[in-house]
Amino acid sequence: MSQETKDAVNLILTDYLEAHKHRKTSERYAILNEIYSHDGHFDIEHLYMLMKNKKYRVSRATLYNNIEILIDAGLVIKHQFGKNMAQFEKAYKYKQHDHLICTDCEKVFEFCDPRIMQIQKMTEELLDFNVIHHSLNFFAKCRSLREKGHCEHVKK
Amino acid sequence: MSQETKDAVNLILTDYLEAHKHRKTSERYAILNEIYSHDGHFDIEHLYMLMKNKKYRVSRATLYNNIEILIDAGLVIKHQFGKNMAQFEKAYKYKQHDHLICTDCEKVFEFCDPRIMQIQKMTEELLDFNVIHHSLNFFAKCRSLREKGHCEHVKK
DNA sequence: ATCCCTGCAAAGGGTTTGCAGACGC
DNA sequence: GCGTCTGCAAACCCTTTGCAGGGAT
Repeated sequence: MSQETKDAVNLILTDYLEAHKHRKTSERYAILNEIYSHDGHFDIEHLYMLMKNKKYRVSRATLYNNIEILIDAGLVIKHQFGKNMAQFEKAYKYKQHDHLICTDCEKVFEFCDPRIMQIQKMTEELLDFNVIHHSLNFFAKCRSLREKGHCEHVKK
Repeated sequence: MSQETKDAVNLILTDYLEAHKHRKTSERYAILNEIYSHDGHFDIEHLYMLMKNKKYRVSRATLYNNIEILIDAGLVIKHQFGKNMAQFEKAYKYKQHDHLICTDCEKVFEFCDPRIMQIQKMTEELLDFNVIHHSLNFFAKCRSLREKGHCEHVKK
């Protein structure tokens, strides 16, 4: 992740905290920067281990509290792939996309289809709602499993 | 729900249980029939209260165990609308549809769009997966809230 | 100096598990 | 009668909450 992006998201966080009269604590910036130092999806436990391994003193409660702020600031997106399968990912400059979850190894893949926005627009009119966000997930088995008898992706 | 449908799903369950060498217990049929006696979505607690109110002696553990069987038999579908928002619904003879969830009152609405199957088909080819099932949810605010200052749907 | 935010540990809530008894086969 | 299924309650796991101390304003 480029330095410009990190600078940008730090600025966004600062603006958000000031606008909402929240304190600019070092933990909040540390969490944001940890998140923007990695690619792909993560859960709270994963993030907690990453920061703990760097000897950073942080608690799970603080992660849970502040991930909410980052979501509200538009810097992080939350996905609920199933019960006890909540995962997060960076939101800044990230193109809208949806997910396919391998039911064998639980690995997450991304795809993009403009038609989903058309469906959303039509549904809004049909039901008289304003859609805030959507979630489209495909739960699937990779074809290598059927052909070779094993899932090609690494078991996490 | 018509008697023919109830007969049909009971028969499907019997076939499933025999095929999988599972016992045909009275609880399994009681749960299935309770589910097919109501419309709309439900969670385990809701189902538990319905059966308890009829003085039916059943435990939550049995409901959790057997809902899995009903899902596997294709008689029930499970939706995870969020953490601690697992809901189920009848699957037999139910047209494929997706959901819009009101973020104010959490009421669930259904809609249908054939384009979702086209997206699924294309994604399968693109990523080389076979999709087992999908979930598309729109989280939205009803427009009456914006216009009249309150959500039109009953708070559950 | 105020009081919001933090780390820690305990509580919470839906789901799963362990176990002794019941019942389908 | 054997082995699975059941009801009950405890355990489980992720998340939230309570609390006393610490740091931002």
